[in-house]
Amino acid sequence: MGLAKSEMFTDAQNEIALFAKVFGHPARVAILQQLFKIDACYCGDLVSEIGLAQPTISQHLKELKHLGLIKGNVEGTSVCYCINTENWTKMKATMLQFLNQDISEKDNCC
Amino acid sequence: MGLAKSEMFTDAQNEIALFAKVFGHPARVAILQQLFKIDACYCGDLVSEIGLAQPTISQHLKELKHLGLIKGNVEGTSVCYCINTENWTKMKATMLQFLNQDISEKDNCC
DNA sequence: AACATTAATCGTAATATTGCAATAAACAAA
DNA sequence: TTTGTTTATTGCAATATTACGATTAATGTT
Repeated sequence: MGLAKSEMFTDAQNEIALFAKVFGHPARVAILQQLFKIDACYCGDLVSEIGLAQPTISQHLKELKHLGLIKGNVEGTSVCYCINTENWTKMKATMLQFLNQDISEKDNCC
Repeated sequence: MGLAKSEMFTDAQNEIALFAKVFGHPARVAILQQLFKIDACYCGDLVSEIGLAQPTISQHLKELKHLGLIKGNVEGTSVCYCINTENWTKMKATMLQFLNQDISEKDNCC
């Protein structure tokens, strides 16, 4: 069926999965890296930087924006995108907590 | 077409995306959390802990194992799974580098 | 050997994601 | 207003993911 029964999991687990999922495509990783690199970026710049069609980039940007990790500012006909630093920090805290789960000192694992 | 042209992206970008993708499902997040929590865990324990069918859990375990994040040890008829701490640490370094990208101090963003 | 237990694999249905051509929308400039 | 520029949206086709019943495989138990 492929139905993700999100009620089965905790809010925290679903949140981690949602953030991770958006990083689960190299195009979105590339977009975010580019936004970090140049501070502010027009959609068209990303289209030429990354080798994907404009609607595809636009779609990826939409997902990133929907999760709040980036924001877009309309400037005339073009749109300037940048990292939403506040939300990025919040997301980072969530992900770090997951990644830094402590491994028990006793190495009694199978 | 939905074809991920991984040649378009750097190895680093593809690696980040691969790790992130495996965290992009709450069931796998839950499995990993459980493995961290109890240090060693039989497949059957995960099936009863998480509310998914045995083949489904087995499939998720396979993905985690394929990426090297967990290892499984056969013990009689059952299989004991645990975190591969060495690879987890390596993965963490990769992901931290991505998450900790520095945000330029000058807030000249759009 | 016969049976029980546990996990992996196979096959398949349902759903989600990805990519892009075509088009629309929003705005600026002539 | 017409034209050009830039981005968003729509509508698909291709592919990938998820879930699970049925089965198989491997091992232990009687």
